[in-house]
Amino acid sequence: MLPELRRRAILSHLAQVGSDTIIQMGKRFHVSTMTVRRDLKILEEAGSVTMSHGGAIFNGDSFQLNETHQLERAIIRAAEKRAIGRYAAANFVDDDDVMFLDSGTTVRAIVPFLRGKRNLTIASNSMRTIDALFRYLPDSTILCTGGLLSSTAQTFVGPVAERFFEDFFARKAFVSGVGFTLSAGLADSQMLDTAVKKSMIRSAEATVVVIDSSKIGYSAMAQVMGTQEIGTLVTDESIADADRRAILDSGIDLQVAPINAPE
Amino acid sequence: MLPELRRRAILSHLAQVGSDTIIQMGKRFHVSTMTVRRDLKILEEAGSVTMSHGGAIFNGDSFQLNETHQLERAIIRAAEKRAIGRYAAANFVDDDDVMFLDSGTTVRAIVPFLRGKRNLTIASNSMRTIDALFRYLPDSTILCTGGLLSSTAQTFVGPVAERFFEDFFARKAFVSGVGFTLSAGLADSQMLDTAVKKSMIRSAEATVVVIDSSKIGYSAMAQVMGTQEIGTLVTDESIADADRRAILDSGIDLQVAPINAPE
DNA sequence: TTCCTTAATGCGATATACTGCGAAATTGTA
DNA sequence: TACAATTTCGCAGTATATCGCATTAAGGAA
Repeated sequence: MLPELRRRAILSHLAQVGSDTIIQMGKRFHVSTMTVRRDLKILEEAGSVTMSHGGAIFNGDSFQLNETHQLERAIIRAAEKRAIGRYAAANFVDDDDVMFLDSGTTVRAIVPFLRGKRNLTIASNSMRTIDALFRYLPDSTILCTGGLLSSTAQTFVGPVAERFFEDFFARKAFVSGVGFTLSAGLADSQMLDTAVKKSMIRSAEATVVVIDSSKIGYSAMAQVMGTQEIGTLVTDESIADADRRAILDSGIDLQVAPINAPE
Repeated sequence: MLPELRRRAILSHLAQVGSDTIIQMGKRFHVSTMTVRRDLKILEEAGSVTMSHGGAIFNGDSFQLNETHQLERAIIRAAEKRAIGRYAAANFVDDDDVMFLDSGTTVRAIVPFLRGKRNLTIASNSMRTIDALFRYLPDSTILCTGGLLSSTAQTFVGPVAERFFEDFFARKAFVSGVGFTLSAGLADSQMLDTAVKKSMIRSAEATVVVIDSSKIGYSAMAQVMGTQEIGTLVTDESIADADRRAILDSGIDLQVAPINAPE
């Protein structure tokens, strides 16, 4: 069984039964407790489960959705997203930073790695990211843009969300999307969400695009920002060499996060 | 049972019954008093409960009032709040309504009973209320005020939240508090949250105060609205006869929700 | 194919966490 | 004050977590 498939199976199992012990799940999936432990850690960092002494609990109460669709998306490319999150947190976030986080799961992967930073001020338009911030960084300053709740991805959109960025400014914005090409730039699929991202980018001194390598080369309906506007782009090391060279040639500061880096 | 699950079960138990002794909870959850004690200490450090000699009290949405025998007074009243929620939804919410919900648990109790209504537009500054709205009413229009996340009650406060109500208006606002007296009106304990409630009230054509009867007669630091501003007040039938008469005499439209009503 | 690199897994030693018992100190109450 | 109950504390036993390391499996390149 492929590791990623097993992780999905574990998440699905936990979603059904609510919680289970590590030993039980080891028997159920025919792997050692050590492997279950590592899988659960990945799922925990993705925000899907909460680990407890001896087992794990499905995060269904707070902000898990009725759509299994997103449940699976949360762990698609989990290792890559974690790598990007770790790298972005380590290299682009300092103590006392003020920053915006957009609504993507890749951006949310940054949150667990912000734990060591002090006195952060973070604003987001994603309910799930705000939930993650609240759980991982209870002592930091957390702001929500407000707005109309878009049920597909649990993000706040519309004029209220956009107006938030008329009054608030940050040193950095971390944004993601569903695709990136050199010709079309960073692309997203939801118009309303794209508008919020644009406002966010306008109110940030610098924008860091975080996007896993599988999305490079794919375009989508709405453009978030053009290639020439992108200063820094963080992806994972599964990026194709041709893409890597092309992006570097275009003048973008391409940063490649190592997938297996020491904590 | 996982330790974390047991802690949640204890918290949930306390939320339902208000308070309980350590010995009782040890029997209920089949662990020693020592373990219950340690669990309660964790919950207390998280701000969820208050330990007292021999037991613990649930920290509802309210401050601890300076009462001599805290154990005897149940702070949280789940049955009463459900009754109030059902009554308020049935009598004060119509199809196509536009309304504000504040951050209290009594207000949140309205949400499950809104299921039958069609085409609602609802705004709130409470993360937990928005979550409840999302789960119970996925087809309604849900708005979040945004703002600074206040970690104590997971509500959004501050100028961002208050400014939301400069642009949005509703037919009704449902607000609650930690205490109500005829002399001081509706009272709350958190200044920041109180300011949001005031903005909310100003932008609503009518305000319905929902407050369980145990809070009547108690005051607190901050005034949300004066007695003369209150049009309608919904409480449960455990209200004392003297209070009932006094409130009616003051001109308030007092509505008493039956605790055991058919669904 | 064969070799090489890297990811994934499992094992064992040590560290840490959880739990329950009992003695002593403290608190609440008559 | 005296009594009963509760709390605190140290302790030990057990279970679980963490870490380094060896082994296995998988994917590429010559």
